[in-house]
Amino acid sequence: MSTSTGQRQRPLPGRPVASRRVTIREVAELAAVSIGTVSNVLNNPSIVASATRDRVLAAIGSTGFVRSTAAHQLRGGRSRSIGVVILDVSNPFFTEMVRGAEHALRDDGYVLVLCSTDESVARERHYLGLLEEHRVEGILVTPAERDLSHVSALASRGIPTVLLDRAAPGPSLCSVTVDDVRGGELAAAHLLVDGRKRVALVNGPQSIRQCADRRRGARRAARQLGLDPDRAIVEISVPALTDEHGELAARRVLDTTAGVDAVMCANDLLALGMLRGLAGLGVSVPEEMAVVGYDDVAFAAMLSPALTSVRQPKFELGVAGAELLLEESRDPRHVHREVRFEPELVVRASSTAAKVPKIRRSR
Amino acid sequence: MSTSTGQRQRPLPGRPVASRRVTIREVAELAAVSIGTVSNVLNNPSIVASATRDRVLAAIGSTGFVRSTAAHQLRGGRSRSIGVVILDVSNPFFTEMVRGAEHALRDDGYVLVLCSTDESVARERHYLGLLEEHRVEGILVTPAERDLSHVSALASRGIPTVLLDRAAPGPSLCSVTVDDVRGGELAAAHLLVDGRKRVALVNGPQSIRQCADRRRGARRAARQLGLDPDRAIVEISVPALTDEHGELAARRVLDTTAGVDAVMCANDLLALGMLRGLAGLGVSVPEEMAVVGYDDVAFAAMLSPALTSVRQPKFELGVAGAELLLEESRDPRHVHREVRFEPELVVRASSTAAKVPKIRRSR
DNA sequence: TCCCCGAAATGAATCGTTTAAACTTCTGCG
DNA sequence: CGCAGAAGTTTAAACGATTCATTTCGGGGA
Repeated sequence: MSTSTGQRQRPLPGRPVASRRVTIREVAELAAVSIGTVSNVLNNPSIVASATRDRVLAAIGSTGFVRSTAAHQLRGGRSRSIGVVILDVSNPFFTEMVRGAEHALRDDGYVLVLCSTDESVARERHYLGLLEEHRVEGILVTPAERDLSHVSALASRGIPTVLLDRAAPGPSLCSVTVDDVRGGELAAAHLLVDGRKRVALVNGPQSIRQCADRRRGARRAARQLGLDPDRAIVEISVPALTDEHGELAARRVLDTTAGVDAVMCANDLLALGMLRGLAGLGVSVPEEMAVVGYDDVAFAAMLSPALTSVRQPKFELGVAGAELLLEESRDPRHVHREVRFEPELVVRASSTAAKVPKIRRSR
Repeated sequence: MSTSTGQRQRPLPGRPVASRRVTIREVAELAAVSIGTVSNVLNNPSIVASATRDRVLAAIGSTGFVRSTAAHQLRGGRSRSIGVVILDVSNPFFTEMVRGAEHALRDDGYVLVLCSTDESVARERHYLGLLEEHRVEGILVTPAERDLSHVSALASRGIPTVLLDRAAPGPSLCSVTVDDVRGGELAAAHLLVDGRKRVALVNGPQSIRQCADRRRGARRAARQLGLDPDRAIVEISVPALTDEHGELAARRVLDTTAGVDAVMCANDLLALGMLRGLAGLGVSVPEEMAVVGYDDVAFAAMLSPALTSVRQPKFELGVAGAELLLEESRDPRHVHREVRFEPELVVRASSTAAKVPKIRRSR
C-alpha cells in the first residue's frame, strides 16, 4: 500500500519542467486549514485568528503562492486592467497620454494593456476584440478610422470607452479632446499681435481634422484682429507633416505672395525643417521671419533659436481619459461627456524679437 | 404557472444597467445545442455539422457573445499576454523596443501589458507582482535596480523572463543587449581615423553602466590605432545627460587641454547642447570641431549640421526579446542565453567635412 | 448539567470555458 | 438481420478562487 496522506504530483514527463503553479489548495494543505480560510487570510484577514493567519502566511511565503487574477475575475471580480489603443507607440504625443493614464490608474491596482494599430483598421478591430475577450474594465482609444460604429458597439456592450483626441459623434461615448481651432488661433494671434503683417500657414491636407481646425483658428485670429483672413494668412499646403516638407516649403514661403514675415507650421517637424530651410536661404529667424510650430515636442526648446510652439496637455488628456473610464465603471449615474482642453502657446526665441518694437493691436 | 422554457434574467435593480455579459450557455440555449457544441464551433469547427455550425454562429452573432479569456485561461489555456516593464513610456529608446516586441507578438494573438516604473524599485515590484497574478506568459524587463534577485525569483517560479538592455548576472536568465563598448569604439575610431587629433569625451557618471562602457570603447579605439588613450581621449564629466549640460560643457571643451578638435558625447541630448554651445562660442562644426552623439534619436538627422550618431537597434532588441520569450515558453529544451547586438555608426555632416582631407590610418 | 452564544473554520456551490469520454444515430456490409 | 464504425452531439469533470451557509468548539450563565 502507498502512503495516501496527500496528493504529491510531480511534473508530467512530456511537459516542460516549469514547476506547476502553486494553488490556494496546496497552501491550505500545508497550513492544515481549509481553502476558505486561506481565502479569508487573503481577503478578510481580520476574521481569522492570528495564530492561523500567521501559519497561512508562512505557508504562502514558503510555497511562493501567487493568486490567479483569472480565477478571481471569473468568480465575479474585476480584471483590473484597462485597454489603451493608440495609433503608434513610438509617437511621443501618444506615449505622453499613456503616461498620464498610467499615472491615474496605477494606484488603483490597474494594469494597462497597450495596443498600437499603426492606423490599420484591421489591427484596431483585432485588438478591440482581444481587449473585449480579456474583459478589460475600460478602453481608451484613438480610433484609426472615421467610422466609429465598432467603437460604439463596444460601448453599447457595456465596456466603458473613451475616445482620445477625437470628439464623439453622439452622446453614446465619452471623449477627451484638445481645441485645435483655439491652438491655431493662439499661434496666429501671437504673430499678428506681435506686429507681423502676413503669416504663411504651412499646413497638411485638410482631410486631417487637426489641420483643418488649426487653419480655421488662424483665420479666426485674423478676423478678430480686424484683418482680412485672405490677406493676413497665406496657406501653403504640403503633402505630409515631415521636416523634409518643411524644408522644401521654405522656398515657397519666400516665393509666394510678397510681404510674408512669419510662418506658422502645422507641427514641430515642419517647423524644424522650415528653420533649416530658412537658414539655408540666408533668412534670419526671428529678425526677418518669425516661426512657430505646433505640439511643443521635447526638442523644440532645445533648438537655436528655440522654437515657439503650441503645447497640448498630453499628460492631462491621458489622466482625464482614465478618470472618465473609472467614473463610468463605478458610477451608475454616469452620463457620457466630452472633456475639452485648451492648448497653450509657449513663446520662445523663434518668434519673439519682433522686427517691430511695439505691440500694435488691430490695424 | 409561469413559462419555464428558459431562465430570462433581468439586470438586478441595484446594479448598473450594464447588460449582463453573454455566456456560452446562452448561446447554446438560443441555438438549441449543448454548451460543448458551441465550444466546438469555437475551437474545433471542423467536427461540427455545418448546419449546426451555422446555427451556432448565428446565435453568437445575434447575442454578441465574446469568449472570456479568464475562463479559457483557468481551464488550462494560456493568458495570451506578455508583460513589458520599462523605465519610462515616454522615452523613445524604450518605446521603439516596445514596438519591436509588439510586432513580433501580435500575429500570435498576444497582447502587451505595459508598465513603466519611472525607475522606482517599489513600482517595479508592484508591477511584477501584478503581472504574475495575471499569469502573463512572459516578461520583458528593464530592471530599475542593480540587484536582480526578485527578477530571478520570477524566472525560477517558471515565468519566462528576458532582461532588456542589461546583461544577466548568471545563466538563469535570458537577456538582450547592445554592445556599448563597441559603440564607444565606433564613435572614437571614426573621429581619430578621420584625422582628428584629440577627442573630448563628454560623459555622464561612471556609475551608469552605459557611460562606463562607452568610455572603455573610446579608449580601446585609441589604443587600437596605436595612440595613447590618455592623450587622445580627454574626458569631461557632466552630472546628467541633458542638453543643458552639453551646452555648458562646450566652454569646458575649449578651456581644457589644448588641441581638442572633436567631441564625442555620451548621448544625443548632450550633443545637441554641445552644438548649441559651440555655435554660441563661434566655433564652426564640423570644420573646427567634429561632434558625434549617441542613440541616433529621431531629430539627430534633422539638425543642421545633421548629427553623426551611434544607432542602437532598438526595434530589433524588442523583437529579439519577444522571440526569446516565445522560445522559452514553447521549447522545453530552451537554454538561457544573451543575445548581443552591435550598434552602428551613422555618419552625417557634424563630423564628416574633416579638416584633414585624407584619411590617415594609425599613427 | 445543560443551553446558548460568538468566534473561527469548513465545505460546497459557483463563475465560464474546455475536453475527454460517453452516448445516439445512421450507414453500410457480411 | 445484426453489428461495426463513423459522425455528431451531449455530459460531466475539471481549472482556481470567492462566498456564504453551516459546523465546530469552548466558555459563560442559569
